[in-house]
Amino acid sequence: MTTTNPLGSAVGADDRVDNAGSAAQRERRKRILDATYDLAKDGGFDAVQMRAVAEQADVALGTLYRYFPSKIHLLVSALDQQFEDAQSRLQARDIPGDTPAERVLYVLKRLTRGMQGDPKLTEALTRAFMFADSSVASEIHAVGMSMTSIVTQAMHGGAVERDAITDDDVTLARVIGDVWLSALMAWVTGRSTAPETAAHMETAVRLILR
Amino acid sequence: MTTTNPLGSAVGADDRVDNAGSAAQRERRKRILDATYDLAKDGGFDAVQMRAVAEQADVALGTLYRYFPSKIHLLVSALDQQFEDAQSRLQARDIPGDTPAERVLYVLKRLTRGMQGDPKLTEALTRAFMFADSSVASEIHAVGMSMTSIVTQAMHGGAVERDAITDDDVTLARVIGDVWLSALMAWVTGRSTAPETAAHMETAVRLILR
DNA sequence: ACACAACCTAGAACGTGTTCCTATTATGGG
DNA sequence: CCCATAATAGGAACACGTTCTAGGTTGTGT
Repeated sequence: MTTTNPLGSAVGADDRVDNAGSAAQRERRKRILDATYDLAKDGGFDAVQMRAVAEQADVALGTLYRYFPSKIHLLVSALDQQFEDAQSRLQARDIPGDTPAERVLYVLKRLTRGMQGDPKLTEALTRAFMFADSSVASEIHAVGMSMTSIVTQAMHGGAVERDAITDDDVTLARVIGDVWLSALMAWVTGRSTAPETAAHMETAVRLILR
Repeated sequence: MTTTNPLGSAVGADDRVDNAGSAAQRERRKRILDATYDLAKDGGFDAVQMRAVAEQADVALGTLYRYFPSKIHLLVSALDQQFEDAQSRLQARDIPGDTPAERVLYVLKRLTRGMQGDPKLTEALTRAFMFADSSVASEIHAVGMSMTSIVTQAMHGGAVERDAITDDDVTLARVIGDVWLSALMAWVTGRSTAPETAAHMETAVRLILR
């Protein structure tokens, strides 16, 4: 139930893969993820073809599969990285808003706008996340952790020590994350517009953080 | 943005496809869906292979594609049928519970238990639903309607005239549906156990229908 | 009964995710 | 520096979703 990176070290949900391996390997990994973003940004899920990723990243197809055992792993890893980037950007700044609900909404709307600015990329990452099966459990778990962490931080406003976050906070954050994902999915599949997505999220968050 | 059934009539979200076409065509459609259930029940999403479905349903591959334009359409249609069956079964009975939250939880837990009794089938249907893109929007919409309808009925307890259901009810029901789907997905992908799924749903519903 | 359209069957063919194989190239220990 | 091992390149091969083609069958209006 663990995957291995090119160095053969076990990669669990809590490992930071980014720093593993030689410099050349880190660069290969980066090239692969960059190629993935590029292709996804232009053509969405379908355009992220493994042969194309390999070619654009200048690695052999087999090497790509050694780094990411499937297209879904690749895309979910890309999503996770995006979330972690977003999270550290948020950690660095103060979150406006007087109540938890206001702050959470501020953060979620910001994130959502960001993702809606790159619809194809978002479509690719979201659909991969949704399609993932149990073999991608650890990557999915990592994404869930990032998302929960983003929401709990927003609830408390700005950077916060881990101790200040209760189990109840986490529960609330998870429910909010669920709603956010569903709303994002409805938008990605064209069932709802951007304003509807925002409104739905707003309703849900005010309901949950009442 | 509409598909056509074998008779060439437009099939929107509100049509009842089940009754369209000749008797032979209705039987073919049923054989296809039955084969889909069979294969999904045994082997999940991966086992629902179009060639296998066609063979087991005793139709040509091209015919299968005429009835359902993709594997995803096929599986989402199967999911929709399950939901509609569940809904009519619920409509026929009284829902126990003194508060909306109690009744909704009763119904959701019942549904969830039912789906967890057929893990492979649930995996197949849920993953198809999650993976669907905008070309499946109308089928997905139908599923969402069924789900919302199940929840609003539960909120009101038993059968209810359409007028009694307010926009607010629908909003609440949608949020609950979102959470339910996410919880189901977490269970399907092995990220949470059945009791955890139930607990998560319980928390969320009590929070939302407070 | 006939003509015509719609539908169906059987199976080839194609695209893309995935696996596999062989030769070549780093990498690290003696 | 040399060897053993792992990693990579290059590309063939395979699986399954999907499309397409050719010919047979069914149903319908006249």
